[in-house]
Amino acid sequence: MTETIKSDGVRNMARTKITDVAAKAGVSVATVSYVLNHVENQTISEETRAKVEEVARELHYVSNRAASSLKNGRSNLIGVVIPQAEPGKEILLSDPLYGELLSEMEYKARRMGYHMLLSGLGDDQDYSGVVRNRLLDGVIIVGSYPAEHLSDLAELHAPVVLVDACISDARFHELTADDRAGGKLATEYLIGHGHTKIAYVGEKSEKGSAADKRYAGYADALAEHGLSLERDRVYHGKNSFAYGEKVAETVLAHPDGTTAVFAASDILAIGLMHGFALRGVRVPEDISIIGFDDLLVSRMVSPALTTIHQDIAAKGEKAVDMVLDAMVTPEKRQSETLPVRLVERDTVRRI
Amino acid sequence: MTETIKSDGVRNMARTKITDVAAKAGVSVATVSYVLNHVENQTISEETRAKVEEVARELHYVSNRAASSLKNGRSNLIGVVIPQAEPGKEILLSDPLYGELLSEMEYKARRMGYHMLLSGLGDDQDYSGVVRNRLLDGVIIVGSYPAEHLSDLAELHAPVVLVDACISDARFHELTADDRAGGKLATEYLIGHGHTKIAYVGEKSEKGSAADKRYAGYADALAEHGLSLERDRVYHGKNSFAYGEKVAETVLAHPDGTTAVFAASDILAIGLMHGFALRGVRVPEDISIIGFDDLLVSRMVSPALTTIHQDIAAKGEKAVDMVLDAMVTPEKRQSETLPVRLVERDTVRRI
DNA sequence: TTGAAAGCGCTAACAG
DNA sequence: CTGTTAGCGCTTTCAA
Repeated sequence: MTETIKSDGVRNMARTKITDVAAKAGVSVATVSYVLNHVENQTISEETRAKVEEVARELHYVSNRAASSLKNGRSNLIGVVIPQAEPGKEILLSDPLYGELLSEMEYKARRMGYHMLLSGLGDDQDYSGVVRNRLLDGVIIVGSYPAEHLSDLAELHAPVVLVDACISDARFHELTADDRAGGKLATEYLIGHGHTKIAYVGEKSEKGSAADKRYAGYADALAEHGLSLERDRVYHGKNSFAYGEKVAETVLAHPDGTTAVFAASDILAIGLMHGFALRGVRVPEDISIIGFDDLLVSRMVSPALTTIHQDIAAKGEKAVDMVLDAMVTPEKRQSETLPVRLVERDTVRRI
Repeated sequence: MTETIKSDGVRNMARTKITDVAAKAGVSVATVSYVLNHVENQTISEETRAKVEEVARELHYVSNRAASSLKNGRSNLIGVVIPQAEPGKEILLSDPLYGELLSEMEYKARRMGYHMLLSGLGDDQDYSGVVRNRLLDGVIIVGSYPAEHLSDLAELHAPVVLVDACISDARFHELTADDRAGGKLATEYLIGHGHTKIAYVGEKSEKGSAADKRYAGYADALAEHGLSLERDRVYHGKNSFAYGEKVAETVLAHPDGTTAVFAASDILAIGLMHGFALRGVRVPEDISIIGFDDLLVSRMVSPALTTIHQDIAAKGEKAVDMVLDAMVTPEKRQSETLPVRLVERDTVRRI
C-alpha cells in the first residue's frame, strides 16, 4: 500500500486490490477471485485456498464492489422507497409504523447479505432511474407510488414488491395485511359490545388502498349485522395524529351521539383519544375507540388502545423474502396477505 | 437497445450506455460525459449540448454508477449506522427517535444529491469493511459504536460523524445535543415548581453518553439548589418503555415518597406514566414527571408530556451537513452541540 | 488446478 | 471546442 496523491489533491492510502493479494500469494488474480467468492465448480487446492485467505487477511483486503458491480451488473442492494406524505417533507416521520417496518427489513436484508438503500420520494418523482443508476437488485415500495411512473418500474430488470399498495398490478409482487377482514373484525367487536352508533375515521384515500379496505370491512360488518351505514358518521381526513385530534370535536358533535369509533389507524385513534381528553370526554367510559396497526406506542398510551394487530415485523421480513425470491424466480408472481388479529386492551367498553 | 441473454440465463434489455448516446448524437463519449456531468472548464457549444441532452432523453439514458464509481472512487452514498440495542434485533425499532432522525437525514441527503445506505450493526461488528467495499463517501454513526473497531473507522478516507456518541475522539466529527444543560434545565424546572424529592430514571450507560450527561445535569441542578443527591432516588435500567413501566412501582415504593421524576428519555417517561396509571397514581396530581427528547409521541400521550425538546430534525440535517462539509475540508474537525429547550405541557404540577 | 486476458461503462488527461 | 484512449478493479471464459 503506497501513499498516493489523488487528482483532487486528497492524500489517500492506495487500497489493497486483488492484484496485490495475487502477487503476495504468488497466484493469479483469477485464483484469488475464485477463492474469495467461493466460486462453485472451481476446484482449488486446499493449500492455495489457505494461502490466499491468509494473505487477504494480512493485507486487510476488501473487494471493491463498484468493480464487481460493473462487471456483473448486480449491486447486492435493495432499494426501499417510502413515498412522502407531503412534497418535500416527512418520509417515515409521520407514522412510527414505518420505522418499525424499516427496521425489520434492514435486519433481514443484512442477514441475507444485502444492503438497504433508503429513499423517500416526492409526489411526482420516479424511482426507476435510481434503480438503473445503482443497479439495484430489487425494490420494495411501501405505500402509494405515482401511477404515471408505474410502467417505468415495470420495465426494470429488478423485481418490485409493493407493500400496502393501492393498486393491484400483475406486473408487481404485492404484500398487504388483511385490511378488509381487520376492518370487519374491529367493527364487529364494537357491535359485539353493544355499540350501534359507530363512527369511522380514516384517511381519505384512493380506491384499493389499505384505508379503503379497512373502510370496506367496516361497511361489511355493519351490513351483516343489519346496521345501516350512515354517511354522517364517516369522517375522512389526513392520516395523522393532528387530524384525529381535530376530528374528535366533530365526532362528539353528532346530533344523535356516537358511542364508539373505529379509527382506521392507531395514529388516528391516538389523536382522537387526545382530542377527547382535551374536551373532558373519557375513553372508554364516555366513548369507545378501536384502532388498527398495533403500533408500539399503542400500548403506551393511557388507556392502552384496543386495536387490530398486524405483524409489522413479519411484514418487513416477508417483503425482503419476496424480493429475494423474485430475483431467483422472476416469472412467478407473488401475492401475499398477512393475517390480522384483535388485541383487546382498554379503550372499548360494553354498553 | 437489443435483447440479450445474460450468462445467468436472465433475459434482459441491454442498457443504453454512453456510447449509444455518443453514436446517435454524432459526438464522442467524452463529449457526452462532459455535457451530462456539467463538467466545469469544459466549454461545449450550445448546439452540441442541446443535441446530446436531447438524445440522452430520447434513449432514456441513465448512467451506470458502478462504472463512474470504479473510475473516480466515489459513490455518492452516505452510510448511516444505527447500532442495535440487542444483538441481532431491533435497530431503530425501540425508540421512535431514530425514525424521526433518519427521516430527516435521508431527506437532506437526497436534496444534496446523495443516497443513504442504512445499516444496523451488531454489538461486535465493524463497519469499516462496508465503507471500503461500497466506497462510501461519508459515514454517520448514531449512538454507540464498538470501541475496539473505532481505529479501523479512523483510518478510512471517508469522514465519520458521530451523533450522540459516548466517546469524544479527535479523529471524528461529533454532533450532540446539550444533554447536560438539558438535564439541569429539567431538574431546575421541577425544583422551581416546589419539588425536592426528585427521582432520576435513566439508562445505565457508559461515561460520556447522552444519558450520562443528562444525569450529570440532574446532579448539577440539585447541587446548585442545595439539595443532596440521594442514591436511592436514582434508578438505572434499559432505555425502554417496558423498563419505565416496571420501575414505576419501585419509584412509588420509596419510603420517603417521591413527588417528581426526571426521566432521561421520553420513552422512559411514557413508560413511567403508564406504570403510574396502572397503579392508580395520577400524573401530575400525585406525581410529576418530565422527560427528554420531545418525541412526536410525547404530545400524543395523555396528559401530554412536559419535556426537554431537542430538535431532532435539525440534528438529522446537521449530521448530513457535517459529513458533506468534511468531505470538502477533511482537515477541519467539526464538533457541534445543539441547544435544547423546555417544553411545558401537562405532567408537572406546582406543589 | 491454475492463469491470461478481454472487457464491464465511465472519466479525464492529453492531443488535436 | 471535441475526440482518442488508458485505465479504474473485478469476473469469467478459455486455454494450458
